[in-house]
Amino acid sequence: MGRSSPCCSKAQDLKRGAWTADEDKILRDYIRLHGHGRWRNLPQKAGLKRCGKSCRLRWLNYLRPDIKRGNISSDEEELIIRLHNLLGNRWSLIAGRLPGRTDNEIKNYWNTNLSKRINNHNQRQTTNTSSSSLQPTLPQTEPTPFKIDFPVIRTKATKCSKPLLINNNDPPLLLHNNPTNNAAQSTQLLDSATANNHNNNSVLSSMVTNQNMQPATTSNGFVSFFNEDDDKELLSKTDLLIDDYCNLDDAAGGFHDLLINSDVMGDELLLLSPYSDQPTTVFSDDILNQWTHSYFTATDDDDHHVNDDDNNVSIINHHFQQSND
DNA sequence: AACTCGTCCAACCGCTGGATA
DNA sequence: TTATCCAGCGGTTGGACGAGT
Repeated sequence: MGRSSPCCSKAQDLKRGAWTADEDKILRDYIRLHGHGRWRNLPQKAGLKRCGKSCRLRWLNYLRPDIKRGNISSDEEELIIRLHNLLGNRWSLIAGRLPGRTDNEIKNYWNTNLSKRINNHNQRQTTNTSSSSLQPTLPQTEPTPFKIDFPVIRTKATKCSKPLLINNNDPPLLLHNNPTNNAAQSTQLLDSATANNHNNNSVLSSMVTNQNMQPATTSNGFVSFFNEDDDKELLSKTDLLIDDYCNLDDAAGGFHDLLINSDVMGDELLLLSPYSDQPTTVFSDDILNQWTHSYFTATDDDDHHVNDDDNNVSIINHHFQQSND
C-alpha cells in the first residue's frame, strides 16, 4: 500500500487556520448542492482556498446539520466514561454511540475534563487506600469518574462494501469463534446466505471472526440487532458494535446495562486478542443468550425491538480479524 | 490597565488501510 | 502485484479567551 501524496502541500498557498463565515457558507452551499465526498477536489470546485482535509474536517466537526450543540450532559458524560473504559481512545467509536457528537468533541472533552477528574479521583483513591483502611470513602456526590479494572476491548474494524440480504425467515445467524470458523468461512457463509435470500427482508451481518479463538463454545466480540422497516432494505456488511440498534436505556438488557454491569463479567473467560498484547473481553454464550433472549422477547412498542418469533433479526457475532496475515 | 498563566477547542498533521486502476 | 487515491483516525498544536495577580 502506498502512501498518499500530501493533499495539503504548504507550497500550494492554501489558507489555514480558523474558518470564516463566508468560507462556511461556500462549503455548506456546495455540499448542499453536490453532496460531500471527493474531498480532494472539492475545494477547487467550490472555490475554496483550503485543502480537502480541512474542508472535510470543517464539515464533519462543525457544519454538518446533525451536529449537536451545547454542553455534554451528565448522561452523555457517563456514557463516555464507560465507553472509554471499554474501548480506550477509540474516539470515533465512542462518538458513534453519542448521536450528534463528534469524535473531536469527545476527545477534547475527555482530555480537558474527564481525564483530569478521573486522575484526581484515582489519585485520591490510591492515597486513601495506602494511608489507612479506615479512611472515609469518597463523597457520593463525586461525579461518576471511576476506573473499571477491566480490559479494554480492542477491535479491528473491517470495512466491507458488499451488499447483503438475508432471509428473514432464516434462524438468526450466530457466528461463533472457533477453530473452524475463520474469516474466510464466515464470509462464505454469509455470501451463501446472500445468494439464497435475495428476495427477503434485509438483515445486516458481519463476519469477521478470529480463527484461533477457542473453545468453540465461546462467543466473543459484539452483537448487533437489526430490525427492518422496509421490505427490501439494503444494507452493507460493515463493522459493527454492540448496540448499533439498541436502546441504551433498555432495561431488558441493552448495552447500557452491559456497560453498567461490565464489572460483573470479571468471571467470564478472557482470551488474548491475536493482534493486541492486551486481553480481550469475551462474552460467554450464557451472557449472550440471556441478553439476546431478554432483548428479543421484550414487549414494548419501541421500534428497535423485535420479537423473537419474527426471525427478522440477525445476531452478528463478529470482529477480531486475524492480524497475523 | 497590563501582564501572565491556564484552559478550551478548532484545526492541523502524520499515519493507516480499503478501494481501485 | 503494485502504486496511488481517498477517507478516516487519533495525537498534537496554537490561538482565543478568561481568571488571577
